[in-house]
This record gives sequence, C-alpha cells and structure tokens, in this order.
Amino acid sequence: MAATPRRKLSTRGGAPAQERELRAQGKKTMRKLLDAAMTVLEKRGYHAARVDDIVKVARTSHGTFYLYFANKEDLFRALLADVADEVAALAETLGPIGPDEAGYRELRSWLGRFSDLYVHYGPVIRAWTEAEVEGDDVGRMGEQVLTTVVTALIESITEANDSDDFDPQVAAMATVAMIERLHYYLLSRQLDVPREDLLDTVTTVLHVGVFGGTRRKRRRSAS
Amino acid sequence: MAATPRRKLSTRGGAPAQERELRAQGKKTMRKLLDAAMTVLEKRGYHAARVDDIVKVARTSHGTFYLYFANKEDLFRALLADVADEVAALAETLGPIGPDEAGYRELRSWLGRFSDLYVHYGPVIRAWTEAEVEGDDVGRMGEQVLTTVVTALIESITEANDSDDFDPQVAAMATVAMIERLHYYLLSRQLDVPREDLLDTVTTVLHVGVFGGTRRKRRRSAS
Amino acid sequence: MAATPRRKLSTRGGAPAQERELRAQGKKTMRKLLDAAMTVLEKRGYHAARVDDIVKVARTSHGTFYLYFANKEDLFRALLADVADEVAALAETLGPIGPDEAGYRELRSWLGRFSDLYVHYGPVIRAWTEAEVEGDDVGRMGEQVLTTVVTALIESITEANDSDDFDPQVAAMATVAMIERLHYYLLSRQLDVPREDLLDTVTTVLHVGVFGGTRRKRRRSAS
Amino acid sequence: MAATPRRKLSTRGGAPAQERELRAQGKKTMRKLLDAAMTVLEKRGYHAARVDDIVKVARTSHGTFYLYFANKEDLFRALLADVADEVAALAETLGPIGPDEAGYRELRSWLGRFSDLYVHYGPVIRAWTEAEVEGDDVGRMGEQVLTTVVTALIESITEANDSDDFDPQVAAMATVAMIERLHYYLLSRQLDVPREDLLDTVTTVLHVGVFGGTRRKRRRSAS
DNA sequence: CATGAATGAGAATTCATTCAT
DNA sequence: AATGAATGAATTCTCATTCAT
Repeated sequence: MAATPRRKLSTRGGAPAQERELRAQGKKTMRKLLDAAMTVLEKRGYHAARVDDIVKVARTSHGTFYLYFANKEDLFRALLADVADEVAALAETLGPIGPDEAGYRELRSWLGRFSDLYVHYGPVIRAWTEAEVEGDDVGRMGEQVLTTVVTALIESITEANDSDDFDPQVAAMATVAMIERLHYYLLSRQLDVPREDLLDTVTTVLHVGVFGGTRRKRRRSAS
Repeated sequence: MAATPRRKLSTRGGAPAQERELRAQGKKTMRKLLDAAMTVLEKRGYHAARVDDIVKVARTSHGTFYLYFANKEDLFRALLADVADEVAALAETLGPIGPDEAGYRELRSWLGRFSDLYVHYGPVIRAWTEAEVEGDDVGRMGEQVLTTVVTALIESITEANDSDDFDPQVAAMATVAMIERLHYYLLSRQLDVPREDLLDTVTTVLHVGVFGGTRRKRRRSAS
Repeated sequence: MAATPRRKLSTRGGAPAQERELRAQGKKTMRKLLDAAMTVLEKRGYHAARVDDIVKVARTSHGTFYLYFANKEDLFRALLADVADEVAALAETLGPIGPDEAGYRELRSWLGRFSDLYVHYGPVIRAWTEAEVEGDDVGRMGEQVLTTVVTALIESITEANDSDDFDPQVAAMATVAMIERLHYYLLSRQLDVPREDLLDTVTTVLHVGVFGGTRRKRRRSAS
Repeated sequence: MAATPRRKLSTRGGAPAQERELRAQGKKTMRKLLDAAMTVLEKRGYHAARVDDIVKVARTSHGTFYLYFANKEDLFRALLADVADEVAALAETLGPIGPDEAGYRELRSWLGRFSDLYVHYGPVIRAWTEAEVEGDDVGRMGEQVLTTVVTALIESITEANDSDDFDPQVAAMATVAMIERLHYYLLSRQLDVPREDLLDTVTTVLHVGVFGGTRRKRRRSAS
C-alpha cells in the first residue's frame, strides 16, 4: 500500500548495525525497518511517527528496532544519508544552462530528475523540513543536503548572469526553495496538477528568471 | 529577548476567552500569553513548544493558560487567525504588475511588505509549516491563508501572461513557494544575506520569470 | 428547567454564612447557590458537580461562593442537613402498622410522603449515595439520616412481628433499601412506571412481607 | 489485605490487551492489575480510585497499566463484564418459587448464591452504582446486568401472583433493590449483622411479600 | 536474532480554592 | 457584597528506550 514504488536503498544503517556483521537475515530486517519508516513518515510525518508504528508496519518488535538503530533519530539519519548521496549525485549532473532552447531542455531534464528524486524520497525530505526547526542532528544533515545543491546551482547561475545587482547565492536558494516547496505542495495535495505541467512551468520561470533564458511561446501539440 | 519588534495583535483569543467578558487585566494576560507563545515558537518550533515554556515566559501559571485557551492548538489557532487577516489584507493590495520598471517597483514594494509580515509573524508561519503535515486544524487554516495569496497572484499573473503553456496557478504557487521558503531559510539562518539584497534578487527573478518583465542591468549606486 | 418544583429551603447555610449576619441580599444569594447546587446535582451527580457549574447556574462568581460556603462539601452538607430534618420529621409520623386494611392505608400514605420527599430531594439523596463510599463527612451525615428512619421502622416492625427468626433491624433496613433504591431507579429512568403504581406494589410487598399484612386482591376502580 | 477471597477471574481484559497475543507473563500482569483494581475499588470507591493506586497495589508501573487497559474506565468495564457474565448465569438458575417451604428453600438458596456473588464482586458492583450517575459506558453496562436479573425475576413473580394490582415488574425491581442495597449496607458497614441472619430475614420478607409464601414461625434449632 | 514486557520521565489538563480590586 | 483573575497540586496518558527470556 506504499504510495510510491521504491528504489533500492543503499543504506548503511544505524549505529548499532555498523558495529556488527550483518548476515542476510539481518540485512533483510534492517531493510524492512527502513521501508517501514518511509511508509510511516509518509502517513504521519516526522513528529507523529512513532517507533511503535514503524515496528508494526515492519512486522517486528521494539526490541529488534534497537538492534539496528540507536534510536529513532538514528534511523532518520540513515534515511537522510541516502537522500544526501542521491542529491549530491544529482547536483553533479547539473551542467551549464544557456539562455537558449538547449538550456531550457537541460534545465527541464535536470528538474525532472530532481522531481523524481523528490517524489521518491518525499517523506524523508518532508521529515527533514519538519525536523530542522529544532536543533537536532537531522536538521543539520538537511542543511548539508541543501548546501550541496545550492553550491552547484550558484556555479551555473553565476555563469549565466553578469548582473552586479543579482545575487547568485540568493537566486540559487530561491531556485531550490521554489522547487522544493512546490513539490511539497504537490505531495501534500495542496497543489493538484500533473507533474509534467508543474515542471514545464517551473522550468520556464527559472530559465527565464534565473538563467537569463528568453521567453517564447512554446509550441505544444494543440491540446 | 524576543527577536523582532512586534506590532499590536488584534487577536480575539482562544475559545474559553471568547465566552467571557475580558476586563483590562484579563486582556493583558491574554496578550502576555500570545506574545510568550510567539517567543517560544521562535525558539523551539511548534512541536517542541510546551505549555510549560509558554507560561514560564509569560510569568503566569498553567491554570491561567487554560483560562484563556482551550489548549495549545487553540492558542496557535488564535495566532494564525491574526496572520490570516494580515495576509488577506496584503493580498488585496496586489495590483497589476507590468513588465516595465513600474511593474518591478510595484512588485518589489509588495514583496517588501510581504517580507515585513513574514519577519513579524515568522514563528507562526513556521509553526504552520510544521503543523500542516498532520491532519489537524492548524494545518487546514494554513491552507486557507495560502489560498488567499495564491488567488490574488493568479489574477496578476494571468494578466501578465498569455502563454498557453505557462500555468498561472503553478506560477502563483511557485511564487509563494519561493518567497515563503526563502524567508524561512533567512529566519532559520540557513541563508545569511541582508534582507534588501534578498528582496532585490527575488523581485528580479519573479518579475522576469513570472510577470514577463524585461531583464536589465539595474543602476545601483556604485557600492 | 429544574425538574421538580421546589419547596422552600429552610437552610441555615454553610460555615462562613453562619458567622455573619445575612441581610436580605445575602440570603437571596445563598438561596440562589443552594438552588443551583440542586440543579447541578440533578444534572451531573455529586462527583461531576463543579463549583464552576454551580456559580454559572446561580449567575454569580467563584468568589461569592466562598463567601457563603467554606467549600464544596460544606454546601452539600447544608443541603443534606435540610433533608435530614425533613426525614426526621417524616420518621416521627410513622405510627403502628396493623395487618389489616387500615394498616395498609397507613403504610401507603407514609410511603407516599416518603416518595414525595425523595422526589423533591432526589438529587441530594443520590449525592449522598455517591458520596458515602468515601470516608467524607457527607457520607457520615447520610448514615445519620438512614439511622433516623430505620429506628422508627424497627419500632413499628417489632410491634407487628413476634417471630424469633425474623430480625426487625434487617427488615427495617430492607424496607429502606427497597424504597430508596426503587426511587433511585425511578429518577434515573431505569424503571419507568407511574409513581402511583410503584407505590401500590411496594406497599403491598412491604405490608405483607414485613408487617404481617394479609394479602388480598384489592378492589380497584375498574380502570 | 483484600477483604474477600477471590474466585478466578475469567476476564478477557481491556481494549489494548485484546489486540495482542498475551503470553503467560502478560496474563499474569493483567490479572495483577485486575486484582489490584478490586482492592482499590473496595478501599476507595470508583471515583476516588486512582490509576496510581492501582499500579502501586499491583506493584507495576503506569506505563504497564496502559499496556493492558486503555484507561481506568476500560479496566472497570473488563471487571464489570465478568460480573455481568456471572450474574447472567445466576439469573438462569432461578426456578419457580412456590409459596411453600420448598419455595422458601429455593429462594433462600438463590439469594445465598446472589449474596456470595455480591460479596465477591462487591467492589465492582458498588463502583457501578457510583458510576451510573454519569452518562458513561460503565453505567450503561450496569443497566444491562440489572435487566438480566429483573427479567428472570419477573417470570418467577408472575407465575406466583395473579393479582391484577400487583405489578410484577415493580416487584422484581423491588426485589433487586432490596437485596442489592442491603448487601451494600452490609459491605459499607452501615449494617452489621451476620450474613446468614440477613439472608434469613430477606428471604422471609420476599417469599411472603413477593412470592405469596405463607408466613410461619419457623422452627430453628433452639439457639 | 528476535521478542514481548516493563519502565518512568515528561506533557497536558482540570478544578477547588485564594487573591486583589 | 461581589467579582474576575490567578494559582498549583493532582491526575491521566504517552512513548522512547531498556530488560529478560
């Protein structure tokens, strides 16, 4: 009943799990817990997620939970570590974005991949959002993820703009802000449009607004 | 120690307070509680905010708290109601945004006011963000606030764009997403730039990207 | 909205009220509080009765309450004192109950008056029932009330029975038990019959069972 | 220090306990809690009974309590369910009560069993009495228990009486009222006689008064 | 490895009673 | 005489984490 198909988690697991050799069964149990955590996160959000919910979904016990994770936060850290990796990888694929059609397509494609990632890891990213208000670790990890993308973006944006008035760092964060939050609205059903349409519009806005792209009516199969 | 100067709260208070006639002292106490809640919200966020923290800051007792608010949520509802009013008022002031310099200035000014409002009510808005994940009332009130601004924006955006490809609703939400989240980054110190700079850049991005404005090097007193 | 018309309360009031001279207005306020207490007792029962409810019904304030009564219990004590007086008076009117028709009528009449009293003071008597489980004063006062009636009954019963096997004290308490609880069922709607029917049957049972009366088909105006 | 020897509880437990498989230890703990509740009920009554008292007597923790019962009421419901079962079973054993010596013995025996049951479950039954004033569930369950016995009694009473004046329903409730309340007086020490004497007298009163039995001096081993 | 059971430190809320006008 | 406001002890319930088998 999980809402989205899930890619394989490359996860290294929580603290206790790293001190031991995990055999096949152990790995399986850990996976079950991580998957369950995603499901619960999705359904309840970070703060409302209870260890009890997680072990119930994973069909295992409290005791077992602590065999693999030092505590609740440890589990979310593990989940977030995965996201961080993926996001970092994604950030690296961001090439220069020119003002022309090619630039548009490049940006559109990158945003598409970002979107996939968000949809996949949505619950974790939302959890991060929720958690970061507090001073805890999870929050800090989230900031690192943010930094990764922002850094890549700043580079691309700086290349595309020479205005002395336009602050690339702000523009980069504005970009992340926009796409992150929009997806958030999407997943939380506050915005209800097809993902493709969302991406088209966002790409246009950012291409034109941030990367100096030229606005043009785009031909669409007359629908 | 409250981080930001505070405007007068027009608040009507929580459920229990509405059933009684409040005398001068009562009103003062209610105000103290609302202010205290802002402070705590700012420091701890919604979920970590304890009634105990609030009454400590307000230098009053637990019992007193429940004389004015039915529970924690009730208090936040009262706070959010204020925000909702202010946001609605702000939304109404959004006129047409043309592609020229005047449009830029109009947008810049509006965003400036939005920014003031966000800075003022930041803690409440962040609390809303945290809360909306759950199914509770506070979350739903937040959505209404969102809707108010989005509706106003859609109108302005539609006037400024005739592209059949560009979805004004998405663009409107993208706009809110960007400015909301950027301020969030600002307040949570994940972004550290002067507010003026932030506003300049955001205005440019949105004016050009969303309202069809023309990009131009803007003359700035050589700083 | 009080369920039953109320006789005048002869009440002397609570401790604080007895230390002062009550003027007309003071007496009126005290009366309002006592009446309100009856109403609340009826609606909520002893344990669920809140001072707040009482002062709301009496349209006065918490502060005022404690001007007349030392505490909640004090008020119930005052109410119960009234009942005690009435019950004592009633107990005195119990004459000998013979086994014949006259005895039946005498008993029927006495039970009728008891019933009136119960209906009138029902809330207080039920409160006593609720309260007596605990060790508090109210409970003890209730016992005295019980003792008064039982003593009177023992006398009548002893006159009517010479069996060495039949314990008049038990029979007396059994009598009270039956009529008290039956009225309780009646007021709490667990029993739904006209009061007259209830009294007829109870009188028969007790007359025959306790007072040695002879059972006979009684002629009733063919209704 | 429990006042009465206790039969085995067949209890199914509260809501949370029913959702899980209880192992031996779990069952033991649940039993401890139920027993403790009886003890506390006896000592303090329903309203004054604190979860804290119960867990202290059961020598366990607050958390554990809520592992087995959703709340205090849930526990009492469980207890009351047991009583309900036993009472229903008892009600079924009530055969016809004739006016002769055999009828007397039959009634005496049934009342004896009722008495045993009451003494055993006294605390629970008293708790029910206390609780029923309020609108809660426990109260309603109590009414069902009452109905069970009353129904059985009505049948027996109707067989034994043909009077058109005598209402069997009232007589049935009067019967229950008498024996319930008398035992209540007994347990709350407002009445202090040997149980056997109490039963003898009550049997006589009811046999003669309700079941048309003939009064006779009963020969008792000259004591 | 796995599990059910137990724990106890919080957190929210209620309400009789006292206080200050 | 009256009142609104304030208090804080008492109580229930939750849930992350530890324990024993």
